[in-house]
Amino acid sequence: MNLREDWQFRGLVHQTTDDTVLDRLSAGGLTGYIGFDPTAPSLHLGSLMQICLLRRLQLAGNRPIALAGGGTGLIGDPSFKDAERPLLDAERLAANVEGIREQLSRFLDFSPSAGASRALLLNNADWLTTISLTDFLRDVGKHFTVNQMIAKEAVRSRLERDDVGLSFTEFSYMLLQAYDFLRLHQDHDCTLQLGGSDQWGNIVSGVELVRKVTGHSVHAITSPLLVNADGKKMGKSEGTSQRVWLDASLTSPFAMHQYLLNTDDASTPSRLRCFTFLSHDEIRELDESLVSAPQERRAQRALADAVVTFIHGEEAARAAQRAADALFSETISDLDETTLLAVVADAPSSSWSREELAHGVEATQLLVRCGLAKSLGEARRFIEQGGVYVNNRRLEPDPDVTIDLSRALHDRYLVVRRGRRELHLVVAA
RNA sequence: GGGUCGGUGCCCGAGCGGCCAAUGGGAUCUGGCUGUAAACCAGACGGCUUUGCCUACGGGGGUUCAAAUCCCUCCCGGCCCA
Repeated sequence: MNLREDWQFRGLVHQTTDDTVLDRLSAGGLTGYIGFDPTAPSLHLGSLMQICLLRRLQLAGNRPIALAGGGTGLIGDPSFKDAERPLLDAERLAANVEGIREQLSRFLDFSPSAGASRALLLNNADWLTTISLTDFLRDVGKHFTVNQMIAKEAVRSRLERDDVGLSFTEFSYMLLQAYDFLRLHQDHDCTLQLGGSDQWGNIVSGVELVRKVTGHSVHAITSPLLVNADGKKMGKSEGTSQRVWLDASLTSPFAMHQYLLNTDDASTPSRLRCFTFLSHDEIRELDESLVSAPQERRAQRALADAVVTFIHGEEAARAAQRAADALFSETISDLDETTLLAVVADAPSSSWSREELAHGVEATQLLVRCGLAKSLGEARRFIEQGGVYVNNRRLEPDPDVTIDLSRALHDRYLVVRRGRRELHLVVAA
């Protein structure tokens, strides 16, 4: 099984500048890079494709470079964005870059024993913030015509719209990314850039720059953008429509596991291919299970287990499974205290005074203070709509109900749930 | 700098002096059916001490019994001109 066959099976390739680059990657010994935007202090599931690509590259004997966009982040990529984005300040950006570096370092092999395929982690702030403006315009800008630049699909909608514009700052972004490729080529012999299909324009700008400056031909591979069945980019969690972060303190392993477990049937085969390292046979078998026994959701389970294991480790994946089993099977009141705590370990929790709880707390108050409702009005609605559960038992739809210790498990715990999957653990101190 | 059009709730977008917490669509949320999916159906969707009150229609000021709606001014954006 070589890389070309594997990537084709998995559907990882959308476009290439030169199809034969896949054969050279299969042979190993190439250096390829992917850039990561430091728009937040953590990467999220939307970047998982890219992370996996670098890893696949490395597993096939090539050298991966993960490039943190500490410099490009100062500008902001306008590609396919429908509005100008607010600039991040340098401090926040530096913190974000640090967070991302730390995460990337976990997914690739940076040890000397990796030899020629030892991974590299760089930050483009190192060269983008030090080059002088005039040097940049003479050495980089001179190689581009505005005519080509405005023809790019990625910025076209912004140029055509009559309600928003495109600032020169964002417009310049593609030159910075092109310069990255040039530097990586010159300094690290990098001859390949990968990215999502929305990056095609930026990447080929780099390919052209390298050719014009050095005469060398370097290459681009883009991967398809994965969207959910509803057509939106994936990676936003159900409950809060927040992103699903890779940082366990931002998105618990349990929440991530749940997110993946809820992947719709139609999207599951492509997710298994892009986000896991399961064998082709295993994947085909899981495809089959989606048809023969969809209600078992074996494919979704395999996906969730594989991804959570990859990102948070086996123990976290197992814990997430256990928690899900208990929480959705209504056996929660039978659990002993230790198991109960293990099961809800991932959920947010709060400590309450025993006297207050013994006296009884209005359910609406409880929901707001647990963060499960934004206002008393919203809490009232949830209760009236029958969307609130205590210890997995639905609360009667009366907005005036009070909760007291008589409902508590082990005389201390109240597992409060809103809707299908928003949880909070109340502990009587 | 000049001209012109515009800034409405999470987003898009109606409203253009009282009947407006503001039509409609999308997103989101809850429930139902299922498989903790998808699709579909129903409901909700500023806040509160909820037959009412408060806060909101870019910011500030004004006219009026009454303003998202009129006037002044400032800020921000698009387009055209210089």
